[in-house]
Amino acid sequence: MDLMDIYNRLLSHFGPQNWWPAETPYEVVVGAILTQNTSWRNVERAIENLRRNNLLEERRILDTPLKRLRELIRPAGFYNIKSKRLKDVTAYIVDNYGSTEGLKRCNKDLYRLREELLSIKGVGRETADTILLYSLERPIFVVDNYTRRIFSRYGVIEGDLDYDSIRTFFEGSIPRDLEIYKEYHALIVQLGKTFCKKRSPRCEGCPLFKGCKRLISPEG
DNA sequence: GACCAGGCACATC
DNA sequence: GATGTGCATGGT
Repeated sequence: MDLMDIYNRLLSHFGPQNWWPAETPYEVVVGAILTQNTSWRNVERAIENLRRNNLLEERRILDTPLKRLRELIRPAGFYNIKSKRLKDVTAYIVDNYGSTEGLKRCNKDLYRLREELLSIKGVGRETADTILLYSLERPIFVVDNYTRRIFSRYGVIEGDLDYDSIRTFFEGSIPRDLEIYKEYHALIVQLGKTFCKKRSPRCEGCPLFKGCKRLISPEG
């Protein structure tokens, strides 16, 4: 049982997730900021407010007063910092690439782009990688709390590994393939939301891992 | 009422 | 480098 076996199990159980749920590359960026430590349900409300006001476009966000933006994204929580983060990341994209499409088209190295994104305040590793993978379509594996929780509970990884160690572990264990990277992370989130809540000690009820204490033995 | 959700920056040691 | 805290809404 390796990481691809687990992927295949998840895929056959849940089916393709077709992430990220967004209509444009910029909408992915917006969602990536708004969903920081926030349920997607609440992010949807905030994005719907922006959509209704025709604001899901870089320059329109920049033209919107901070105060107004704050009211619109309120359902997503942390609205004071998130409204500023949204403006900051949008300003960076517009100033340097004109638009998210422009950023997507640029031919810079993946890790160079990653460093640029990480230099923006409010963009940490997961947010940067989410943007790289789902908005810019660059092959990088996204790690989140579900990934750490699920795979450490089942003994696949040590619980105290840092973000990039987990990321490179996955990247070294599965094919370097954009669609697999996209789908795998989405499936992990789906599994986490369904069966691996914070408090359930063993992903109780999880049909895939039933009876498994350890998915991958320490020897490999 | 407590706990949680598709994190991050910053302070402190 | 590890650990702790503030940020805030809406669902269970």
